[in-house]
Amino acid sequence: MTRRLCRSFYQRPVIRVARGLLGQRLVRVVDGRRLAGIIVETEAYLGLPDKAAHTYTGRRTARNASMWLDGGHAYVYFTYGMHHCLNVVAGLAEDPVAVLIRAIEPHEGLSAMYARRPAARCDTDLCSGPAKLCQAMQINRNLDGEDMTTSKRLFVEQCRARAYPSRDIHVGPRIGVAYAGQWAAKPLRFYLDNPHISTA
DNA sequence: CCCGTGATTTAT
DNA sequence: TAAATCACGGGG
Repeated sequence: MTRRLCRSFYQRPVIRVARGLLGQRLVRVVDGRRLAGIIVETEAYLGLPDKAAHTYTGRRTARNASMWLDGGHAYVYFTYGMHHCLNVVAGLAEDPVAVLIRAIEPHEGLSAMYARRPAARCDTDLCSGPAKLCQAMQINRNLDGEDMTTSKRLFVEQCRARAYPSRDIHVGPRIGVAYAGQWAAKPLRFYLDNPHISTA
């Protein structure tokens, strides 16, 4: 019997949530069909002090409103005129911190994923980037603000009771945040030794 | 390497 | 109101 991650998992410091999500199963249900895969790469965004975060200095806009919700909600944003990215909000309400889901190893619904991603040549092209996995799993602004602890459309199932030990988690600077000065170099990207991580 | 593509933010 | 920016991906 698989159970989904509950509120108390998400209501923790964002780095612990980012590490704890590795190895868990992200599930999207579309028309009663499951699209799912194991989370293999995440990044933590630390809120007000974090120059790379959308909520840097407390910026609160229509776009990032869901980052201020309680841990366990989804923050889905649109960027570059064509891409969506999925974050899972961490911590408590009014503390706008979140984990960007950067890659999953696809396990269920692969044929539907290929249909949504004509550019994909092989399984490692399917979900190996934050916008790729949103395209493959039909994740868009309709899911912004979704409560992943109760949603029937988007949630995370527990595959491991404990986070991976530190020796199994690779750590490095976040991708695509060169504009963020000192914050660009901070070790806030977490990933497993797995062929489905993003190539950046 | 460069470009698409458009919402959002920042500069005038 | 105008211009720049962007937590990216695909194709040379």
